[in-house]
Amino acid sequence: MKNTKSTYHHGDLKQSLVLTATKILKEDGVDGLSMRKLADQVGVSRTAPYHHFKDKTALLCNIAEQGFLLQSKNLSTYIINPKKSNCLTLFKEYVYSYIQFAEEHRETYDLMFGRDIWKAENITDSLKSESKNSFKLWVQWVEILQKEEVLPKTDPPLRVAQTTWATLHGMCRLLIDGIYLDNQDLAIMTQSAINLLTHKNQTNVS
Amino acid sequence: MKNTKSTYHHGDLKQSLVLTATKILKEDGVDGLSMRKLADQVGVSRTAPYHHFKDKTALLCNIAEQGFLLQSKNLSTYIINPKKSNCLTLFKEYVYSYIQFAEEHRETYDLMFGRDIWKAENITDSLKSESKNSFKLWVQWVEILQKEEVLPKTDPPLRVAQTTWATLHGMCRLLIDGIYLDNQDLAIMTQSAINLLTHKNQTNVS
DNA sequence: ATATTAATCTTGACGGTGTCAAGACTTGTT
DNA sequence: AACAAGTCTTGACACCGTCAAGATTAATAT
Repeated sequence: MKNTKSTYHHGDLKQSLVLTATKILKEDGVDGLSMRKLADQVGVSRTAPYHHFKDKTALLCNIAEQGFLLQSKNLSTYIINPKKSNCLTLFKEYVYSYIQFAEEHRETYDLMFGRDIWKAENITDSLKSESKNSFKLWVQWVEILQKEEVLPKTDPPLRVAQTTWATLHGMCRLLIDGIYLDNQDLAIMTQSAINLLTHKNQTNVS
Repeated sequence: MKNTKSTYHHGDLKQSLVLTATKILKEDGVDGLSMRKLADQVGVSRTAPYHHFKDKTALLCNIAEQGFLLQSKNLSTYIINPKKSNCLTLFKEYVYSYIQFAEEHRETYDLMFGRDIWKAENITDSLKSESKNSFKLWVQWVEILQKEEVLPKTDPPLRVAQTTWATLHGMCRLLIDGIYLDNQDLAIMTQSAINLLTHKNQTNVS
């Protein structure tokens, strides 16, 4: 950027692309995001993005990856548990935070676990490893929760992690796919899900 | 082309379209199904299908609707329970059948609950009502299962129906989206999910 | 400072998509 | 036999992802 406002080189297109892509994603959904529209909105020619992302899926993978990073980060705080808080309440908190994340970043969540990415063979290696890592953390915490008698010990941590997470994931999908929308419904459902998972059906810990 | 075998009129295009559409769906997935390709495969011009289905989504809705019909039919047999079988084993059976359905008809299942249909405004009224009906049946059965002490009574039938179904749905999504693939894993997970839902974690009923 | 290489961005093009509009053909009804 | 309704076709439009080849700029080596 020396003179004559020669904007031939954008500066940092890559980040700009990711940023406005997530913006478009939020506004118009996945189907509303096209490479051409994105390029146009960033103020660059149609094929410019392809110098920074091999594919459209490569772009989406990048966004999804950030989602997994956020999730991992969140999970870590719960695993470390510096305040040695009560595990049950901690678990409740986590469930709420998980669902809230899905609600706030629906489109990102959709990318993280949706067909768009996972069905494609183009899927980025870094996304794969990042998602794996995130799940590993979850299993790790489930193991703790089992020891603390918050989650059932019927099955090994891996299995319980899979099934309990399936419950959370299923709820998020219902929410995102618009099969249940009401937010008040969601709050009650979340509590109901916690009851189901923690087996605290008899003793109703407030 | 007014020769004797004038195939100008196809005969029953509508059904042919649905049939080959489901075939393509099974072979190439949702993204592999285009109206043009479909028309071509049926041996008809590109826009012919539009005289039988307003939209592409109208076609997809039709297919999804059949899925819901199948599901409702399956559910009914469990609710009626003519043999007065043990409710717990019956529930186990149902869980297996539900997941098996999703596995066998992945693409249909994907349509039934996926973004393709539910995010669109085009969604057919008959699909909406049919899916609603299917869920109603599920709630109905959950109420029975609660009375029979198979499912927990912590929350009213509607809530328990939502959360337990979320678990099943979540597992199916993991399976379909290819996040867990191994079929042996699936069998174990299914059992594990049943443990989780029925609260029969202590007494391991074979 | 200049020449060369690498990075970045552009236009052009290809084959694909959903679907609207207008017309051609066939069937059913009066 | 005439007409209306149903069915199918061609043509066209506006999108889409992305490849190839060329233009422009920045970075690097001399």
